[in-house]
Amino acid sequence: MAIAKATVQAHGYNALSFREIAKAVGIKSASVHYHFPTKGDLGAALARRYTEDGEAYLADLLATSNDATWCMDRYMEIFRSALADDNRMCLCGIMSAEFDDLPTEVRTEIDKFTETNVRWIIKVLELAKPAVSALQLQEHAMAIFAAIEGAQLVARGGQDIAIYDRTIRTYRRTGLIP
Amino acid sequence: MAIAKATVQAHGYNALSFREIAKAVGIKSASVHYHFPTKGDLGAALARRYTEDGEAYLADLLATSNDATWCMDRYMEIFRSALADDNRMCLCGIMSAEFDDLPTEVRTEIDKFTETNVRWIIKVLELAKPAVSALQLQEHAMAIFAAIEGAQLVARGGQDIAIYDRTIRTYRRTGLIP
DNA sequence: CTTTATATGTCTATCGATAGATAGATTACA
DNA sequence: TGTAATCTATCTATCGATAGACATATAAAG
Repeated sequence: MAIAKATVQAHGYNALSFREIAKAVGIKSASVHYHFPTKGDLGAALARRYTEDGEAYLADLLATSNDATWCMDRYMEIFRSALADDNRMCLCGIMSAEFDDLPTEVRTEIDKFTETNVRWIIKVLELAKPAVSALQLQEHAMAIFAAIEGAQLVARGGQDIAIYDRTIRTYRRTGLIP
Repeated sequence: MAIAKATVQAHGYNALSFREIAKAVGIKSASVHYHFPTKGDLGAALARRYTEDGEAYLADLLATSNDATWCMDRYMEIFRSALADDNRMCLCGIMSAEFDDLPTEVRTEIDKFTETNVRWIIKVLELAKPAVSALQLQEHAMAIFAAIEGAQLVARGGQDIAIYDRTIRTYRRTGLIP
């Protein structure tokens, strides 16, 4: 699954191949099918684990600090490190681009990833400005999430992590991100 | 090329197939290869035309009005209409996600698309706030571009154009976009 | 303790589909 | 006559998926 995850982050869901995974692990593709009958099963399992791991990491962050800026710094560092790691992308970001080709099981997991992230960002925003309506918080959190995904996407296309850094800096300066 | 463009916007570069294009046009795949010897040639031609058409449209906008807000409204409407049109994405946005699989010719065109868009946004920003350094303008324009691409990406993943609308509204409220 | 049964995981071999690409014949048009 | 465009036919490579054989480990039954 680690290999599959890396493959998707680098080349997308469509490039994920049972044979390639098998070769990298040192077994045959039929054996991979034993564990994940269909490609949809594999993709969904991958996205689920990705979301769960991320959720746990984010929970740790909030348990460590109540400072919104510090939390957001750590959050954006996650997306930055994907770029730093061989120009990779967020697993769910790249899968969103391939949305039309995804089996429904995988689509469901993509949604859950987004929800998980937005829920966490809302908590962080509440630290910074407690007196805002729930609706505005939700919208603001979603906007932050989308903006970061976009920064990662564009920086990846330009093969230049500095684009990501500058863009994040601008998000901060305009007040989009605390 | 219209068919190829629609295919990429919906399914990405990897899903682009000589046979599918040929079938849709009513000819054979070998005939498509006659005009575009390799898939890279086709992809690059596609992205080039996409950029040129977009550039012309944007130039018209600026020729029509000097109001930054109006121009940005029209700009964001372009990305919105892709979503409204069967949940499609910006050609270069979706290609950025597939970056690792793209031939170099295509990558070059992706870069040009981004540059073209950023250049135009800079002009619009200059209408709104003339007294800003060139560097800050550049960064701000890039951030706007990235944020919009991200809004489109996330809205596509959620299969909900309202996500795009809400996100854009938040970008406006925070002052990221004039 | 030994034998039998079941479950797990991997293998070989193969299927049908599809991909990009090419060679060479053929057609249409000016 | 010559060029541009399309055709037929085919190649190699890869894909997801499946069938059925084989090994191994654990559990149940005698």
